[in-house]
Amino acid sequence: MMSSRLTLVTMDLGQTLHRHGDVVDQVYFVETGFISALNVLSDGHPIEIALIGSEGVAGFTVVLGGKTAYAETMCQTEGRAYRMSADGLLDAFENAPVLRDLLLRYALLFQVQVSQTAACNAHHALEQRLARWLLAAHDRSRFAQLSLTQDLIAIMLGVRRATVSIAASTLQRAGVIRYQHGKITIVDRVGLENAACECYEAVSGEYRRLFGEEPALAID
Amino acid sequence: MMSSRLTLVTMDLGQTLHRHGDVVDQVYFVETGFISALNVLSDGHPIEIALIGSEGVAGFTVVLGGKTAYAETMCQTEGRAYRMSADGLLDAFENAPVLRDLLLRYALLFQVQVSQTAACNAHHALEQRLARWLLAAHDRSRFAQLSLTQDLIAIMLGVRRATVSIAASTLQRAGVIRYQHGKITIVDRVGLENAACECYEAVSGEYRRLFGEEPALAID
DNA sequence: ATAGATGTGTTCGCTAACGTACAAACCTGG
DNA sequence: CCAGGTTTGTACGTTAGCGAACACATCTAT
Repeated sequence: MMSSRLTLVTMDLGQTLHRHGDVVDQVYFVETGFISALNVLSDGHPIEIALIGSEGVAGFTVVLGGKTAYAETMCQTEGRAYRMSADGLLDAFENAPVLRDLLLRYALLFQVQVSQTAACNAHHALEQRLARWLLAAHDRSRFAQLSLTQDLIAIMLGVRRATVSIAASTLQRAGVIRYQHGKITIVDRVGLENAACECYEAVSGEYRRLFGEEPALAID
Repeated sequence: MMSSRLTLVTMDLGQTLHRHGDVVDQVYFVETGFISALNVLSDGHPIEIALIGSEGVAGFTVVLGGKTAYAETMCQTEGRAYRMSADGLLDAFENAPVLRDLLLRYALLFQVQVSQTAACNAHHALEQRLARWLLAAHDRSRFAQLSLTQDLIAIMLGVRRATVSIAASTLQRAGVIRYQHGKITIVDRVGLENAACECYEAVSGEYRRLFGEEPALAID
């Protein structure tokens, strides 16, 4: 069906795919890399509400009836995605029951992520939140080394860079990560899991429940 | 269709409709009163992620493919709701396109609420959050007086009761609300709107966008 | 090799909210 | 109308994270 054709596109670091309020006319099935979904407050402060990797679709809210984007989506890594027109997705949603069910289940997983983030923002210390975030990013990137500045992470988590710096130093001193000028390496995955709050496990457990017990990759 | 029959039931204050992890076999179309959707952390601390009033359905996540409840739902007021079996809802979802679209749009509105709450928890001061919450509760209750203890509100907002007490005193001294032993009266609705963070308006704006410009009642 | 840009570590004082605790006010039932 | 439970006000010291600022480290381009 012509309208539901997929085009493989490259995503650049920092590229915004959907802006708040704009009409969503393209959606992106992530292949490699990952995307942040952000809620932007009126003072311009963005805060991350969920991560989207190869398990998900940036712009899926069109199938729920949202013509315009509420959350912004922004690439956090270079990567590739299959782009499809929003009309094409709606078409597939109507006519391909299997895809429809997958999209609905993904909408639920997304909601769980956002919900857990709301709880996490209210209750958990930054060091745990940072560990959670790194795990989620690691799951969605096939590499142990990520190109991420503390500045960027601070924006995602809605805190000051200085606060991230302190928490990251602690994790580094504990030997679970290593930091070098915009590149962060996960040294001890298990140690990182222990440093994270329950939110990581809560979301990845829900992922397994919704999408099967033997996932290709764990997902927070 | 027999399976999608609606039964009018009364909801009691404090009644839990869905517990985390339990199978959802009934859903509730709220008629009067309102319900909190809560994310419960493993240490037992609940935190509210959204309010559900007559605009919504407690348990709607079944249509997204969630057999068990992730969020808990709990009645915050006495009220009435039309109960339907989850199977009945799924049936209607499949066979009644208009209802299906409504449910999907509601799922989107719910997501917006949760997303805004995540941002709000990260960035806004308690006094603003309290004002937002009271507005949302007021919208969903036809009464200016609500039966709510500070203790309950504190749990919903994920803070200490003492913190709520201070913020509520400030609002009371400013003449926008009045408090008397478990009953809170909205005295100055506009004043309360001014005291609230942008999140109230962000969500109610999205409600209008999704469900029409002349709503029966404003919704946060 | 070096200058400029980018990224990180750390300091200062400050504030909102924390945990704990206790007293006062208020309702309700006997 | 009084006793006991419920609800609210407020106090104490503590703490995580804030805003601003600055020094230092590390990359990159010329």
